[in-house]
Amino acid sequence: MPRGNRVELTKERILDTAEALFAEKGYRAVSVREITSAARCNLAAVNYHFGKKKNLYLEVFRSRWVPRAIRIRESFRKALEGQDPLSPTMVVRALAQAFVEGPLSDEERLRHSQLMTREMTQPTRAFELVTQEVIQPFFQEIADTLRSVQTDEVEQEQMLLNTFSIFSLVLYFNFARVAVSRLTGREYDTAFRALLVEQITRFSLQGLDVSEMEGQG
Amino acid sequence: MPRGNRVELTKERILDTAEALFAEKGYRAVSVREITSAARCNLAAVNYHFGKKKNLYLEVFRSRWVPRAIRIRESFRKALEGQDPLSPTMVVRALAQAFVEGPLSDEERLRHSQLMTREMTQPTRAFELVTQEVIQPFFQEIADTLRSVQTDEVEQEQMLLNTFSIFSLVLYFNFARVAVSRLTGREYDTAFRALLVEQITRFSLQGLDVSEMEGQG
DNA sequence: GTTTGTATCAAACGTTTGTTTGAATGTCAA
DNA sequence: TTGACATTCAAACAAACGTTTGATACAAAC
Repeated sequence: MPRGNRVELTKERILDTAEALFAEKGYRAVSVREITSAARCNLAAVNYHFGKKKNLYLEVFRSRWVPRAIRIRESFRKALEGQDPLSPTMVVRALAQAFVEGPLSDEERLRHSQLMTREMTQPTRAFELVTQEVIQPFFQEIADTLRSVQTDEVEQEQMLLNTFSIFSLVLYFNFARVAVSRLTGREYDTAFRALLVEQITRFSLQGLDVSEMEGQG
Repeated sequence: MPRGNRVELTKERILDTAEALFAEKGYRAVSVREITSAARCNLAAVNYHFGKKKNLYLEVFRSRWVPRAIRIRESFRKALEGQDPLSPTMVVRALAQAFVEGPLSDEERLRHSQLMTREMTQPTRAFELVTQEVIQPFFQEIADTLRSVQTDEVEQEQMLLNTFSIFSLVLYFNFARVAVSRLTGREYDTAFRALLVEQITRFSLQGLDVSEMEGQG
């Protein structure tokens, strides 16, 4: 049974289960026993494959969160690829779409923003990891892209704050999904997600002080 | 020693300590022993005064979070009070100021938004409490105020999404303080907070599709 | 067929957890 | 001074926690 494939299966199953549970309940609220029984493996498997619980948590970010963030970034890039005369509208909408309607499944999207939000309110080592590896460069890329297509000169710090503001909308409408649903009375279905993309795009674009407003795509 | 005052002192001390720790680390990551030893009282005091840990958590929201949210709301109201020809600019800036520069101390502000963010990612009974008692009516008040000063007719749902968007900026720049500080390299001092108020105001105002932009003040 | 290395397992390890207990300590009214 | 009441305290409780252990199962190497 060992060697090669079924080894991986257990390890992968633990990672998937752990990510779902960590995202849903947080690190401390999830026990190793809960993870292993949900992943249908022995209690000792976590310590065998990852050493200790903390390492498993970090590995979740390394092997699950980071690749997903990269998929989002690639979806963002692909949406702009080839489009030669770029406009701020296209950039912001591509960003909103990549997050809200992008390559992730609905469950993945929720996990992703929940884990991220947890790390932002209470940074651990995982925050350093994802910041260095994904967030920091992605932020820079967006800020640079936006500045390159903006007519008037904008300060570096101002551009960073703008990027933060856009992200706050994107993140918020994802992680606060329960709250948003309860207060608006709307489910996060396809129609509502499309509405959110337009809301974020419109809100952000105007915040970037861009008077131009294209038809929605 | 009992009866009257010192009784209250212990109870209050526990509530203050518990709020700070819950906000910082989350419910599960804080033990009753940690709370009681930080509050310089006996371990059994929590169960004596609050029955169990869960009740203490709820009482933190009842006796600390809600009153603070009400202070914010009153700060928002007072800022608009008397100002007869209200403009969207004034409304949004008053809101941003109430949250970012308002009546709360810096520590209180952090606690407040951290506790709120925790409840939004992972709602417990406390979420029902604060939603019914504060958030829901406050949202309605803001949405109504904004609509009453807006020139063009806006749908109810659209207005709600706009209010959410403004709140996302306000909340985000508070709860993600650590992340924002690390990525911008700026401390949350008076100057930066003032900058944030302007950022939120500008970003939100434009998002409300208001071309008018008054001088800051 | 024996050895070697990897993976799984049930069981137990010592801590830490939330909660309970019963005695001790104090204040106030009678 | 006495009795009633409220609060604090050290100590203990069972349950849950992360982690370790040693036995077992299995595939590939020799």
